[in-house]
Amino acid sequence: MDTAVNAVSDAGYRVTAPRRAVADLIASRTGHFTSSDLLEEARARQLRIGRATLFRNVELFVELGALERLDLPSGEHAYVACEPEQHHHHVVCRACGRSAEVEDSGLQAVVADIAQRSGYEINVHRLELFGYCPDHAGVGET
Amino acid sequence: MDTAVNAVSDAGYRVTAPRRAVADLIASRTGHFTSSDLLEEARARQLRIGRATLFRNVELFVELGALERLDLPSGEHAYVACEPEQHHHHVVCRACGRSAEVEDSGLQAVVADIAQRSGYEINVHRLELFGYCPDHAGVGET
DNA sequence: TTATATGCAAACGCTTTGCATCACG
DNA sequence: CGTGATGCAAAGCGTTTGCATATAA
Repeated sequence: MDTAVNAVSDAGYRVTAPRRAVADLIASRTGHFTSSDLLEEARARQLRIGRATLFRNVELFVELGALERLDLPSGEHAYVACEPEQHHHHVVCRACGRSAEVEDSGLQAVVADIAQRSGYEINVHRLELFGYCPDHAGVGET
Repeated sequence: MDTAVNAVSDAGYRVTAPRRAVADLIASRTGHFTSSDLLEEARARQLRIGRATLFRNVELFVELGALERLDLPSGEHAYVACEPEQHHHHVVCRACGRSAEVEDSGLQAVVADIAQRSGYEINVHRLELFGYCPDHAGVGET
């Protein structure tokens, strides 16, 4: 049921109360969020989680692949929950922050092409897509 | 010659001494750098540039397209100088920070495909590529 | 001449760290 | 039990802001 918590124990980390609490906070989020957002909500919910612990656990979940860091166009670091499956990317709604996971669909080929042209040996790529989800289509027309 | 400075005046901003100094700092860089790197170098060179002014001008150059912000895998915000031409992306060397500009080469099609599959209306995309430049090929083999 | 840009210093917000204590396994 | 995890508080670091002054156009 709680895949994030399973991932924690599978990886040999202890399943602690604060850890569960952070997992819950993450699971209850719909769009993207910053660590500070989580901290604020933890406080609002009167959860007993220290600042440092929250940051440390967010980092842990990223490491486990349950969370992915986004770099918003504004420069902020945000996170979105995701299935710890294979490599993928996210499309993020600029209106509500909701995101969808997408597979590579041809990106590998583009990257390979770029590698060849540039002479670089490319081993990490990140594609971030921003726009509007079906519920907010057309909101930002210029 | 100094395209960045031209861009400044073309855009209706004043060409001031600090502005020129920042342009020079940027031009003398090979790899990517953070605002703090520039600040440090400005001080080392005994340039009379205030912290705020430097940050304000880095932001200005980004706005003018003479600089592009990278979000390094580490989470740091770095910048690379680039030609204020059309839309492009960067391949960044993980060893020396040097970067090359690359065109879309098929990425548009991939993005369009993703848009269709996800139902999102995508209007901003960012592709960041990390690896090793020809001079550092093979350095990071795992 | 006058709006724009600068410099300074202080404030800010996010994140990390040191260290004593706690509790999962 | 013993080590990994926590909480606290303080420090760190990059970045921004308010405001009086200087200067490009």
